This record gives sequence, C-alpha cells and structure tokens, in this order.
Amino acid sequence: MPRVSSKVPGVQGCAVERTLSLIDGKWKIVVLYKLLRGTLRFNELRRLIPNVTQRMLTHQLRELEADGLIVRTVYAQVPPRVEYSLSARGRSLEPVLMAMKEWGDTNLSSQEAQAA
Amino acid sequence: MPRVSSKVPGVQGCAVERTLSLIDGKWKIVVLYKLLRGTLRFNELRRLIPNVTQRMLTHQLRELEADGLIVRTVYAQVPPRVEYSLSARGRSLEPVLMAMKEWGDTNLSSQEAQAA
DNA sequence: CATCACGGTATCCTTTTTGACACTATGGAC
DNA sequence: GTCCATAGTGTCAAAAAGGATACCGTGATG
Repeated sequence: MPRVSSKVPGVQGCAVERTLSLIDGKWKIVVLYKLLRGTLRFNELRRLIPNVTQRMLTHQLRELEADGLIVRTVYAQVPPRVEYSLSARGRSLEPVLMAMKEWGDTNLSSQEAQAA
Repeated sequence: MPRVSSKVPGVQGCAVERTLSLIDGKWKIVVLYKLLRGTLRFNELRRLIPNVTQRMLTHQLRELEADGLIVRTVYAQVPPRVEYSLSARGRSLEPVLMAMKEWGDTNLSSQEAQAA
C-alpha cells in the first residue's frame, strides 16, 4: 500500500494519522498480531506469514523496531538466533489491534460485499 | 503509502488486515474523522484538509464509497452540490478511529522520539 | 462578454513500496 | 568435502500510489 507515513517528522497531521502510519505497511499488522502471543524468531514469523518475502519481513521488522514497537534480540550463536517480541509500547497497541479485529469480524464477515 | 490492500478478493489475510486495508490511504482516516461530525460537501472537505489535492480527495472518497463507508449524495443543481456522509458501516468504525486516536494521544505526545 | 463557483476528469510524471532473485558467513551433520 | 539451517543483505525491476497541472459544463454575477 501506499503509505500514510509522511516521513517528514513533525509536519504530519493528527494523532490518528500518525498512529496509522506506524501500523501501515503490508505486513506490520500481522507481525504485531503474531507477536501478541509471544516472542518469535525470524523464521518462525516467516512460516507463520505465508507469502511474505525475506526482504519484506526484514524491512517491516526494522521499521517496527525503529518505531519502538518491537524488540530485537540477537544471540551470538551459530546458526544465528534472533528473537522478536513486542515492546511495552508495541503491546499498548493491543486495543487498536483488537478494535480493528472486532470491526473486521463483524463487518467483513461471510460476504464482504456489503459495500456498494 | 504502499497499500495493505490486496485487491484480489478472498485471498487476503485476517480481519485486522482487511480492516486496515479499508482505512489505509493517505487521507481516508482524516476524511472519516471529519465526517464523524456530520455531512460535508466536497469543497468543505478540501478546505478542512489542507494539502489534499482535488484528485486525491476524489480518489479517496470514491474508494470509501466503494467500500460502503461513506454515502455520496448528488443534488442536481448548478453549481453542483455533492454531499458526503458516513454510512452506518462507516460510523461503526468509530471505535477503531477512537482507539487509534487515544493511542496516538498518549504515545506520540510531546516528543514522539520514544522510539529507538 | 469575462469571470467565478462547484465538483469533478484526464494526462503525465515522480516517488514509494513491493517483489524476485542471488549471495553471504558459520558451524555441525553426513 | 558437501550440504543444511539461520538471518540476513544487495541489486534490479515492476507495480502502486501520490502529486502537478490543465481542462470541462453551467448558470449566476458584474
């Protein structure tokens, strides 16, 4: 998706928009969602999210980390071990995620053709 | 923003993603937000949302309409009069919008540099 | 006659995002 | 010696989104 994020700091709009810009990105929401249940390793996320490419997953994780929503922990091992988990800030997004989930569940149910 | 929306119906992911895809788009959230307070005409929206171009506003409104979130009413007058208002479905998004607003208010406050 | 307001369209161009694919290091298993 | 797994990175190209600008019809106004 095109992005809401105006990467220019300070100039953006209201709180809602800025919040949206953090969870906007093709896979961020799913990632946050999966992490709500607990820490996951890179390849665990890949397996949980079919269709995401390595490159995209890396990018999204980096952005989430830069926004302080997730924590990345690297263990100096071979083969490498990297774990991702929600930060306190990320976890505080739970109400937003849940509001979206509930809306989707009730409004996009069976046939999502209520549009038009 | 890049879009979450995979315009291919049926194949998408979970409820959260599909919900996000509806409010994703550089101006949709603001539009929905403004409309929470009541019906507005095209140029009223333009004036309320600085920086949006006519083309983008039209696009976003059309998508919101196609998704059944807003209602477009045309009055056969000259000069033209077109009013936009939230549909029941659109209004039901209020909790999502509010959850995002609250999160933004408390987490992106003064300095939004908690990241890193 | 020229201009304005309204609510758009149409066209072109740039930027942003996403995807495909190849490549890397290292230690252990075989 | 070869292959595997992990967690990436780099490059290139395609697709999507967004922005700039110009144009349209009509009735009222001056």
